[in-house]
Amino acid sequence: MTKTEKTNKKIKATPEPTLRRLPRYLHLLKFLRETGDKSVSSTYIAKELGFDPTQVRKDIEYTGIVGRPKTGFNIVELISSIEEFLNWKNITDAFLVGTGSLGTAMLGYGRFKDYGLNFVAAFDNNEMKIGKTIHETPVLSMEKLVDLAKRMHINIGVITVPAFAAQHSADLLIEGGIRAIWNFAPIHLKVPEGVLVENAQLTQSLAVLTHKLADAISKD
Amino acid sequence: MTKTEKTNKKIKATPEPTLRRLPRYLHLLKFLRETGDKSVSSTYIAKELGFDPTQVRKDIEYTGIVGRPKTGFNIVELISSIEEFLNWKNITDAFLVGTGSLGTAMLGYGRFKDYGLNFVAAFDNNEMKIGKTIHETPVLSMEKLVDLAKRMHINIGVITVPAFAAQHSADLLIEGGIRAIWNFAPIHLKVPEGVLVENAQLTQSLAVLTHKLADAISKD
DNA sequence: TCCTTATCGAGAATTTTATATCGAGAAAAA
DNA sequence: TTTTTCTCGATATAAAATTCTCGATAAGGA
Repeated sequence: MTKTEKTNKKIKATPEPTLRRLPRYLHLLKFLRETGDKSVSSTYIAKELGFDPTQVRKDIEYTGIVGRPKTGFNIVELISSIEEFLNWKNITDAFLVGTGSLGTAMLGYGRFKDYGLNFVAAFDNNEMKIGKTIHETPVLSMEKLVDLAKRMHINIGVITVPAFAAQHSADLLIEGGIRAIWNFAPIHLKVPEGVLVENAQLTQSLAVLTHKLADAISKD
Repeated sequence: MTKTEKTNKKIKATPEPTLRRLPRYLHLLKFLRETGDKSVSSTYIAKELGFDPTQVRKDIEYTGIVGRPKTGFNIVELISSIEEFLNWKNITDAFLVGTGSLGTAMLGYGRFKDYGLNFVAAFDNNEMKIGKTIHETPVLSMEKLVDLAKRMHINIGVITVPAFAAQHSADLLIEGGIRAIWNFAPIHLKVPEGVLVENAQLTQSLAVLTHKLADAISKD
């Protein structure tokens, strides 16, 4: 590869493993900020979280910040850089579909604004819930979803309905012009090209745990 | 590497990506079982979930089942094989710490037995909650956690407390002899060697979504 | 001022994970 | 029966992610 070709290389998309680690750095960094520390090294972060220092540096590099030898990274700057990179500084309005126990819990978790998410409305089919509010978020009829999503230019939809209803919920969100879906239903959603789906399925995480545990116990 | 060395290679641990995909196969397979289908090919699974057929076959291989040319895999057998592999057939008793909105939602989700988990008790510091039950699970004082975990030989602890209380909860669970922690608090837990921690942090999943969405929108 | 130490960041090497290729075998069609 | 088609599973290749190596550089002593 010539030098010119090297210069022309397109910017690589951020690896997903990197994206998943960044929030973990962020939590640690916010903790360190409280303690009054001004800077932190990749070595320290790595030891604290059980990663490799080079990996931490490479991850941080994606966010666009530069460190300095001997001292490392400025904590405040690094926090800002990660939040910026994840787009957690621009609070995005979102719809939540399904106000069962998980949906209710999510509406009750007051911190999503720290992660760039703001629930402006929730939707449900249950007549008992429509018209009420859950933790200050109004619950509306599903029939209003498409039109309202269009008018409000909503980009993110969160699906917390049971599996059988998930595809229909997704279809409505997409019809309403949604760009990204955070799916908690244990099912694979079929969506047109251009619509992002992130599956937050707990069972995936649980699978890792139960398998490894069984493995560990079998070795006792 | 000589042939002998090759033969002596130790059995590799299952890759985490594989463990995360297996539950997705399982959900699809259970759906197919309902429709009455008897067998399914890796090609079909792959197309349905957007994976590569070879990858699906490799994943399935880990669970120990063999398919047959032209028809693929027996659905019932495959379901059983995956569940066995993830240890979801042996229901494991678990403690849940923290009965806030998320903890309550989890106790309310009646399906964890399908994933090998059974909540036998929940713990909280809130005097108002102690002594009551949430969806049939008794809520006990944190003071009883260690002793009860020891006596009941509990292996899995689920942490759904706020971040500031998570490490203390983990310490108690570990003192009680727990082997694996499913952590929902946005914090890195420090645990001794041998204790498994699986972070189910929603923020990690959300980071992937918000970053990619911002990226996609910026390209419009 | 010079020396020692800790760290970054670039690039190489390694490991892990994903995808492609292809022979063999089973089912269905001819 | 023979041919065609589809799929598995073994092996090879490619891509992605992680880890190692090392020169450069800033900070804090000696």
